[in-house]
Formats: sequence, C-alpha cells, structure tokens
Amino acid sequence: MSANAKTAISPTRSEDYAEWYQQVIKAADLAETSPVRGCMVIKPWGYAIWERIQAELDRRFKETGHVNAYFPLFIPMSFLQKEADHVDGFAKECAVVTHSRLEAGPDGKLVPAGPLEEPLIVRPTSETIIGELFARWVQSYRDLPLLINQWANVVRWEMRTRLFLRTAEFLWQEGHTAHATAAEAMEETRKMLGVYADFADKYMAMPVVVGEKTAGERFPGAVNTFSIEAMMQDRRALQAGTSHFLGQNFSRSSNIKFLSSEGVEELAWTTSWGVSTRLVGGLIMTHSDDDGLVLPPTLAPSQVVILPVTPKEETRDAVLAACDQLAAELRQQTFGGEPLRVQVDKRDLRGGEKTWGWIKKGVPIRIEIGPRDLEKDAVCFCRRDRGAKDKQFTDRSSFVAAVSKELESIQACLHARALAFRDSNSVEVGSEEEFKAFFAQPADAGIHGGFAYAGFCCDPELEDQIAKAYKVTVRNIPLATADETPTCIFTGKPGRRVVFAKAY
RNA sequence: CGGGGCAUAGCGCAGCCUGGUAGCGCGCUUCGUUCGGGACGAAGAGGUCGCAGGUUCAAAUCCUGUUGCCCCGACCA
Repeated sequence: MSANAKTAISPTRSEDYAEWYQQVIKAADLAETSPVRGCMVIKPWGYAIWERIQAELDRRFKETGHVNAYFPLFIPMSFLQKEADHVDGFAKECAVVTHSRLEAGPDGKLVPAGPLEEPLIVRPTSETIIGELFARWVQSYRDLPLLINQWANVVRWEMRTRLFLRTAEFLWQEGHTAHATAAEAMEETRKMLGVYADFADKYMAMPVVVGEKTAGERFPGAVNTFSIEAMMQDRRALQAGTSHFLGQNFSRSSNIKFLSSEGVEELAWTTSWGVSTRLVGGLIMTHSDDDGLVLPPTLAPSQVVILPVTPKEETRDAVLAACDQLAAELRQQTFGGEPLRVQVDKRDLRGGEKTWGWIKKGVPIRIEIGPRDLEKDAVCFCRRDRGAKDKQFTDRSSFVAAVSKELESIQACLHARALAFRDSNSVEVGSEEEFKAFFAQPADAGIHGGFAYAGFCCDPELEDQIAKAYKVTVRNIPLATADETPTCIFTGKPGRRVVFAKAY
C-alpha cells in the first residue's frame, strides 16, 4: 500500500468490488488460498471470528434444547443414492474416495492401491449418514424429538471459488432433528430459522430478509427450504443461512420409524439447518469500508486495542505500565454479559504502521496512550465505524465507565448503517418494465441492482427464464408478507410477494 | 467442462520478441537519524526463473508436453 493512498484498501469498493473484497481479507489477515485447489487456509484472526460465531450459535442451540454429536466424514456412496432429489443435487460436486492406501509404482512414484469395495464420498452434507444413525436411535415416540447438531467440515467440489463465500471445503454446523409430527418438525424448522435471523441481526449487525425459498431454490430432498438473505454492499444478496423441513423424505429413505403412543408404526418427520464460514464473508461485505475490515464489537476477537505511544525512552516504561493498568480496568467492564476483550500492542513497530494494521483488522476501538495523556490522566480513542482521523479525547475514568456504552453505540451504528443501505437499495416493483429498468442499470464496477419486491406467480420455468435473462433470482418469499397475494408482474396470475436480487 | 491470460526472491513485477554473469519496488535483518504516528539514510540476507523433456557451445528467453492459478462463460444448499 503506498504511503500517500487515501484509503488503506486499494482498489476501493466503487472501483472494483470483487478485488476490494479479496484485498480486505488479505489486509486483515483473515485467510488465504492454499496449495490445495479450491481450499482456503483460515488464519488466526479469521478463525477467531469464526470461533466467536460458533460460541454464540452453540449457546443458542443448547438454549433451544439441542446437543452436539459427531458423525463420519465419509459416507458410503450407496447412502447418497437413497434419496433421488438429494443425489441430483449433490452428485455433481462430490469428492470420492476409492482406495485405501498408496504403493510405490514401477517408477518409484506413489500410486493408489487397495481399491475399496464401495467408494466413499466425502460428506457434502450429512442427511444420509445421520439418517442411518437416527434410524437406529429411534424406536418409540418416546425417543422423539431427537435434537442433534454437528460442527464439521464439508466438501463440495466447486468450479469457481471465492474465499469464505464458496470454497471446496468449508466449516459449518448442521442441525438434524427428528419429530413425531409434521407440525412439530415445521415448528422446529421455523424456530431455527428464527435463531439464525436473530443471530444475524443482533450479533452480526447484519439485517436479513427471512423467507421461504421457491421450489427451484429448494434444498435437494427438502419439502420446504427457508433462508435468511442479507444485502452486501454491492447490492447483491447473500444467502446467509438455511433451514429445511424435510418432511418424511429422509425418514423414508433411511427408515427412521417409530411406534406411536397408539402403537402404530410411523415415519418420523425431520429437519436440517445450517450456517457456514460463509457468514464471515457476509460480515466482511456488510460492514467493511475502504480502509479494511470493520467488526461489530460482538464478534471482534479484540474489542479494544491499546497502542502505547512512546516517543521518548525516559517515559516508555511509565506509558507501558499505564497501558497495562488501563487494560486491566477495561477487562473489569462487560459487554454483552462478557468481560471486554482488550489487547495492548507493545510490538516494536512504527506508530502509523501499527495503527493502520488495527484499522485494517477492524478492531472497534483503538486507544492511544502517550506521556502527555499520562500527565492529564486522559485517553485518546478512535472508533472504527468512524473515520481514521476522528479522534476523541476524554478523561480516563469516564472513558472506562462509558466504554461498554461506546461499544453498544458502535454495534447499533453498524446495524443502522447496514439497514439504511439495504432499505435505500430496495424497491417495490409493479411491472415487468420497472423490473427490467431496475436490474438493467449499467454495471458499475460490479455494483448494481438491489432488492426488488414484486408479485410473482412462482412458476419454476418462468423463474428459470428470468434467471437466464437478467441473472436475477427469487431470493425468497418473505415471511413478513407471506399472506399477501399480489398479481404476478410477468403473467398477471395470482402470486406471492417475493424479493428478487442478484445472488452470490 | 469451453474461451483467454499468467507462472521469475516473502509480496508485486521487469527481463522473453532479437538465447550470452538474474534485476527493480515493497517487505525482511543490522546500524544510524527521526518519530503523537502509514519516515529517511547506509549496509546486508534472500531465486536450481512452476514441472518434465527437446533444440543449442550456451535457455528465464526458442520448441513440445504437463501441472497450477486468475479472468470471462456454463454450473452451483
């Protein structure tokens, strides 16, 4: 980065959005591509964010009665085959294990040997293998509901990858539940969708549109799929989480049966729901600016970083001691019910370099403490959601007393900003002409469109044509207006109120 | 899987057309001067030029093959 650049990230969002995204990840040291095609390496700062996401979601899953378990990475090929739609959906992108060992070939190079009787696939998702186990575990209605979650990696052999948003291997959680009745399974599906929506909104400060997917966008094998959709700063939609009502499809294929209280053998009703490391991508594209990553305080691995300013050797020790003491005091404060995460950066680096490093990493509050502050018992601090030059001075004790409020304010500002952005790029569309005009705006550095709400008849063939013609898809049928029955802007038939957007 | 591009120091690139001692910027190390801020100077470390063959007295450079990456399409919970 050149010293006279106006922004820490180059290019800026408006110059080249896709490249800006890559550069933010690089500048914040979140992740990088690996020697393995399509796979990413998540670096400590990026992984710490994922750990924050995990911790909070795990807490919410436990709160709603779920327990964690772990199922095999490998799935016998025959399992995938049991559910017809499921095969169609995933067969094209499966990594397949066919051998059990390596041997030296004639030229001394290793070759696979010991062919397996039945090839194994690396899980692209675990419905089939978990279904097999559920069938063992469930005999009676007393065994239900079965509420299981798994934190795991999955592999989907993608053609084109982007860090966090689409990689061949990614980390996620997949909840899998079995219930005695359809109503209960549907309630579970909706409940977990709600957990995701609330988490995204409150914890990630990322507003989402909660709704049901159309038939064309449904999870392979599901009866209904629901999603949360967030608007990124290029106005495209990111599917940030999904929750599926699987009906009895997987119970039938995996034979998950139970004896009801009336002594009748019935198939269980199952659900599955997941979010992945894609959320980190969503986080980046929701809040970050042309100076790099911007983290909401809830998710920031460090919420406050203290930068000692030590211009003279004589005052150095006193400054460092004051920084440590301030850090200790700040750690007594809480945010979101947890002690503040505070770090003192004593690295022997030049001030500007250090400051910009933390700006690019997105730490919510930076504090600078120097000898002059010591004399005045003051602190100088900057909020990441404001400009890099926006310094505030206050006396030390009132800063400590107000720091939690300050973090809350940052969280609220980020959310408000994201919501305002989404709303200002969302329109109601009443006709096909308006639809065309909205999405036909000339692409400017990859930024165009937005969310278009419209009546749509949900005919899968028409949806497909629209996708081909405009590269726009129905993101979902928002639950908030699910009872409305507007006429379709394309056909005039009765339809649903849907949100259209270009999608990741 | 189709079309195009690229592969040379940790990162970004030049050199290739016209074969002849492997270079530049950033970063890194040391020293010095600076420093309430993305500094300056000096001295250093670091590369079998993606890989495998071929042509040649001589290959980063020419030829053939191969692998990987990027972009555009197609595909995509």
